[in-house]
Amino acid sequence: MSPTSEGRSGHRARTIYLIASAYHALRATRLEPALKPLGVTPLQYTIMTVVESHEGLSSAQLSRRFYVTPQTMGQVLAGLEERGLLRRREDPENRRVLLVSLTAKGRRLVDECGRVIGLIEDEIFSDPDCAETAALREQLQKIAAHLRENTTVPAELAAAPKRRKRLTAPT
Amino acid sequence: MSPTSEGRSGHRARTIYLIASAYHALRATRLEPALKPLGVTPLQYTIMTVVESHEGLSSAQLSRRFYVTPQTMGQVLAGLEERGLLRRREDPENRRVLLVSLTAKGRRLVDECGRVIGLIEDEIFSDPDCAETAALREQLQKIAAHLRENTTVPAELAAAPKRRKRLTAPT
DNA sequence: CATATTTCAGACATACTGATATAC
DNA sequence: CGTATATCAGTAAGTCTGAAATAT
Repeated sequence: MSPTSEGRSGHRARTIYLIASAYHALRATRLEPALKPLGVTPLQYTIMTVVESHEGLSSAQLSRRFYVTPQTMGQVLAGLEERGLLRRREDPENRRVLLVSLTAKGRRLVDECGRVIGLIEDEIFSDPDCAETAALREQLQKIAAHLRENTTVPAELAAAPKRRKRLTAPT
Repeated sequence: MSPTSEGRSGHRARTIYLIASAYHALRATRLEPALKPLGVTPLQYTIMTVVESHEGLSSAQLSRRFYVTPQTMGQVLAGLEERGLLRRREDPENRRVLLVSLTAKGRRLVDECGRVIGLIEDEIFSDPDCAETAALREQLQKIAAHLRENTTVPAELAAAPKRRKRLTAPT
């Protein structure tokens, strides 16, 4: 998913397709190559930034936020903990949840990654063609908000008679 | 990669982050659930749409367009061919390349997927908050174009002394 | 008892690297 | 000979499902 952003010429590409296209180009040509030398994947980095901004989330909450299963998030966090980038501690108020927070080492790594990603963002948006971002940002936020809040899917797709397995959550 | 589109409140999220966020929410809450019953992944579907619009591409060209290795693209195409969705034929002008094209069955499946994805797009953009798309579309196209054309990366990242392994290509 | 969080274990799908054959 | 395409084989990383232990 992410070929030349135009499908057939003269054929209006789906907006959904344009979002996917831009994302994949970004990930493959910039994000992964830049983060690899620092030893983190885009997912790991983003998790750490969220943990940094929201000290004390649980693994389960993070799994919903990132659309992965609890088991997957548990593994990712275990890996990061093993590398000394974050720690998990029992919530004194609810002993079945583990609250996640960054270590000093984790914060240093997040800062370093953020610096590198800042360079990429500068590189892209210093291109005059790409300079204007206000409308783009606003629109992307609205779309993401819509997707999060409106779990309802076109009738035709809402088959699943038994309880739907949802990776997304109301959190 | 794709938590709530806002990082720390009062902290301006990266535009890169907003793109990734919107994409992941889209994929996890809409695209994958909608395409799964039809038996295709988002990647497989998108490959087929590109093959449909550009009859006669080779596996190698497709691999560059989608930022995957030639081996990976070969596998994906082999799977689709086995299912009777596309076929590969030797290029009469260059016997080492295999030209890819959809079968009638493949076109039917692409149409069906396109219909479903059309419903999703309608659902999203019929939300008044998301309705305005012209600026978004234009900006996303410019960003994707920039990423494709400008392989140059900030000096600091352009380390790699030996020939860089590039999944992306000038095609 | 029903639900939520976490973890262990195993399976699967994906995409990679390396090596090889062929064509240009 | 050097480059490009395709394919075979093996490996690694990622995410899933299922089952179980613990806490509310």
